[in-house]
Parts: sequence; structure tokens; C-alpha cells
Amino acid sequence: MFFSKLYAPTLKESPSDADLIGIKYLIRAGFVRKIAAGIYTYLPLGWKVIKKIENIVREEMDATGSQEIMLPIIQPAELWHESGRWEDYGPEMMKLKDRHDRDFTLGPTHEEMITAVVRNELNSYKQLPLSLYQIQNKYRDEIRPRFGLMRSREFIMKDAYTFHADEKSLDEYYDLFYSAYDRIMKRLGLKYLAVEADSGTIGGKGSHEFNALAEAGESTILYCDCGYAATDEKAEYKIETIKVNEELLPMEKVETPNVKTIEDVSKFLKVPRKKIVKSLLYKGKKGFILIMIRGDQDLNEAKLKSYYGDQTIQMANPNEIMEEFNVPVGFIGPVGISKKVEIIGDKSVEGMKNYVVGGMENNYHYKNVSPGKDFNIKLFTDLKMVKRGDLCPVCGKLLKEKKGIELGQVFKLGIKYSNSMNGVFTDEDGKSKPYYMGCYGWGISRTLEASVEQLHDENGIIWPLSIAPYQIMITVVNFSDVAQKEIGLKLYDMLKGNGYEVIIDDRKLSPGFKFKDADLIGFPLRITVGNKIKEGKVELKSRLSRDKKEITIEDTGLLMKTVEEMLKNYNPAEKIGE
RNA sequence: CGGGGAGUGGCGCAAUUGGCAGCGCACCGGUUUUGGGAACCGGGGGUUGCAGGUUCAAGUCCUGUCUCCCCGACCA
Repeated sequence: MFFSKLYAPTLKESPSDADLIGIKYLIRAGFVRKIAAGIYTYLPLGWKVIKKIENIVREEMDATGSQEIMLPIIQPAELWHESGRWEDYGPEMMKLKDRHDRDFTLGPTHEEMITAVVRNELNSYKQLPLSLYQIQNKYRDEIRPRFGLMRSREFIMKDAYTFHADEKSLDEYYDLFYSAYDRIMKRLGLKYLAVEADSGTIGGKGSHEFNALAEAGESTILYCDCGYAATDEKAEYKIETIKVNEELLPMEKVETPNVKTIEDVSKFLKVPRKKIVKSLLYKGKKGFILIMIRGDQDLNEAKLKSYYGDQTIQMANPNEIMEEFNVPVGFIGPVGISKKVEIIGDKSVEGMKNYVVGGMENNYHYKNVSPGKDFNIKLFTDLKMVKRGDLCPVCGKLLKEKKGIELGQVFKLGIKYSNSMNGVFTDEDGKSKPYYMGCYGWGISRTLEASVEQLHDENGIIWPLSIAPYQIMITVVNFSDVAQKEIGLKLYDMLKGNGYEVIIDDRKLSPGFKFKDADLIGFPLRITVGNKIKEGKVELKSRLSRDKKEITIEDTGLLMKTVEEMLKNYNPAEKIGE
């Protein structure tokens, strides 16, 4: 490719609305353009990288025996009513109506669609297991799209779905996809962690995430040297129940004027945060739930939703609380609260006595409250947001924390969708059964940004070899110089002949401009054809180092060998990673 | 959805009290340059987000509306 013909408009300044280094570089280097919040256009360089990522993913999917298909983006609402997710997924969905006022959604995901497609003709155990996948656009109406391609409203995703006669077969495929994802990460050349994950709105049990490590990542990963790793939403910890041999003290109601937060209560009553119990009021499908958790801990909503199997659970809003309980937020507590509220406790409060809770009245708290005596907790379960420094659930050592960008996730769906949507097959015994399902997503467009987030320097992007739009840039310092031009073109043909993807900078620009562009776009290898040709030499430079190798042009064998070696030794994640 | 900020050539920005819409980059033509974003000369490109209003006169003031960005929307 001649640079003069490439449509890659580079910019000296970043657009003012770019919020992460990755999207800044992708825009400046001419890979993408933003069209609206969370909606992007891929220019030739960006699309070339996308296709390379797609191909790696496609090859690994094909290798598992999965078959590629293409489902529609526009999906009728009735399928979502069947699964119950028209409400559950609700606000996240881009919805539209046709001229007859019928409801549709732009697919945020395709579990409903795939089930609808296969349920008519996948009806015998002899057809199972079946594995299908597609690569296409997804649409999610994010509350606040941001971080470039990481949280966008339109994005490209690979999603695979598998169908099984029994759980054992599902487990086998789950492992198959798990190792395929491992290979994808390795081929992409990114540093990553595979972690246990919460299954969220998708539903089902059993899930792992594949996270590319990067500071800008939105996922928090708790991990341990012993090999345990999980997202913060999923992470467990070694629970040490405290046994206190205190005598039960009589409950006392104290005035705490304008003292609302745990911080305030702790200061005002001169009680450590550990001796205060937060009462968090939530509302789900079954009504109000009051969660008791120790004052110095945070609630993990994902665990709560998962415990109740209700994705609609939300914190009750202040107005609602006022209307229902006639008490302002901040003074909610378990003592004397309406019987229709279910009270459950986090493991952190199990065994605690004589603690402080909200007084169920403006400006009052209770002291020396104990369950069993003053109120009842239905049960204790783990609802805590695990943090750095908590104990590893496997080996008991301190957990560490890193930020990651979630690229892939594998789920065991079980029979959730086949059950609600009547996806059944006839088994050997002649009985009709819902099939077990698995689903496996990979964020293609997000991978583009994740790579840049992980691999860049002050001059621009650094591409892993496997997804670099071109591997080699030939910078002809002065293309008007006949000798330079000739050598540049000869080199270009030779490299292309050897199977490399090459760009030659034939633009009539100053050398500095060309070098800056080459670094910004991030070619793994740059060959400079300049005044050194007078000594019969060209210069080879890796994007990763400042060192240059001068090679005699005449010795084409050595030249090709050096190119090959430099590219072979080019491993940015090793040098820069994290 | 709440609070704050902002919309001016493709990009980044300026415009005093309401008084000729400007600068840098990019783009086009030309001359000289060519090893880390070259210099000079000349040139094109705008309904100042949109719709109304006030005024002799509106980028600037008023009303409405759309979009973008930041913070929050949860830890009582």
C-alpha cells in the first residue's frame, strides 16, 4: 500500500471529547471516527485490525467445531416477552416500532433469537450437541456510553451458543471454549487473566471472564498467587466468623441529629465502623428486602441479585422509602420495621451483638441492638464486595487487585432459555426435555481498544504483530530523490513478495512528519530509506526500541533474514505489558 | 433521571460593552526545502447546533429545543 493512497487522516491534536488514551490514539492515528456518543466509524486501518481480530476468533471457533451463522439484528419483542427479558433487560435495549406499531429491538444479545431459530428443528438427541456462532453488531443503550470502544452503544461481538442433551456435555463444551479463549488471548499477544465471573443479566450458573490487563479497565480483578482469580462482583473470601462473648445489653434509642452516614454515626457515637451495621433497603420482584451488613464493608449487588435470582432488584429510592416507611434514608433499621420486609444478613454480621443501627425515625439510632432479641434475621449469606486484602478463599493468603478489560466471557446457561422458550428435544428414552445451553461472547471492537490501552507509549500505538494493520512501514525520507525512490520501491516489492504486509511512505512531506506518523500508527517494524543509501545501507528499527540496525541493501538474503528475526523477536506485551 | 460545563470552517481554539466572524493545524496553487510534526507567498472553505424572540445591529441578550462532555444517580 502506498501511504499517499491510504485513507488514514492523522491528527496532531486529540479531539476534545476523547476520554481515554486508547481512543485518542485510535482517532489521531486515523483508525476510527466518532459519530455520536458511543457510535463509531471504522476507517481502513481500524477495519483492517478488526478483521484480523475477527479472523483469529473465527479460526479458533471453527477449530472447536462451531459453525458460523448470521442472525438478524432486528428482533421482534415477542421473543423477549417469552423469556421475560423485555422487562429485565428493558432500558438497556434499543427499541423501535414498525409502521404497524409493533415492537422490535436491535439485538443487545441473541439468546432468545438463537433459541427461536433452533427450537423448531433441533428436536432429537441425535442432533446434539450443536454449536453455532456469529460475528456481528450488537446494540445496547448504555446509561452513559464512554471510554471509546469499551462502552459503546454499537459494537461488534462474536457470540456462540451450544446445545446439549445433558450437563456433562455442556461442561465439555465449556472447557472447549475456555481453552479456545486462552488461545485467542495468546494469539492476540495481550497480557490477560482468566477469572471467575458473575453471570449477570444473561443468567445461568458458571461463568469465566477473559480480561486484558490495563489500567483503564472497568473490571476489578481479585487474584492470588495460588491461582485463584475472580471479578470483584464474583469474588469470594475466607469468612472468619467472629464469636463475641459479650453479654446482651439492653437496647437504647439515642438522638443523633442530622447524623446519616456510617462515617457520621461512627464519629458522633464514638463507635468504630465495625460496630455499626448498615441497613440497606432494596426492592425486588417479591417486595422489599433489608440487607444488614457491617459498617466497614460494601454490599455486592451482583451477589444479592444472584441470591434471589432476580435481576430487577434495585436500591429503594429515598422518596419511596419516605412514602412506605415514613422515615428518611439514613435512619432505616431492622428494629420495628414492617413485617413485609424480609431481613437478611451478610456473613459479616453473623454472630455480632450489641451494635448500632438506624432508629426508624428521623434523627435517631438504636444502640446495643442484637438479633433474636430486638429483631430477627432470616438468614446469613455472603453478600460482601470482596476487596484487596481480604483472604483468598482457596489458600487464605491476602488477595491482590488489578484492573482489566473484559474481552471474553463464557457462560453455562443451563436450561433457562430452553425452558422458558420451549426449546426441547426428544431423548433416547422417548421423553421430551429442554436442552442445556452454553453461550460464549467475545468483544471484537472492544479488543481493538483494549490492545491500544495495554500497548502504547508517548508516541502512539504499539500493535502486537498478529493484529497490526501492516507489519512494516518503509519510510522513504525523500521520495523525490530518484535513488531513494527506486530502492524504496524495490524493497517494497521484495517484502511483499515474501508475504509481508507493507506500507511505503511515498508522500512529499518532511521526514519528521513521516516518522511521527509511523510511530503514531504503530507499525512493528520501520525501514528507513534515506541518505544512508549513499553507503549502500538502509535502517531497520523496531517500534519497541530506539536501536537501529543498518543493513547493506545488496545483501538481500541478510536483509530478509534480519526482518524475519526482528519481527520474530517483537513481543510488545512482554516489554510493555500491564 | 439530577447537578455542572460546552456547542463558532475537517480538528484545536479566539472574538472586549451587542458593532466588519478571526487564529493555528489540515486542505488547494506556487517557490525553496528533506533524518523527528519545515519556511515563505498566494488561495478556498462558516446560515456561529436548531427554532423562535428582543434590537438600527445578535456568536454575544431572552425563550424553547437538540447534541456533546464531566460528576452523580447506590453503600443510609
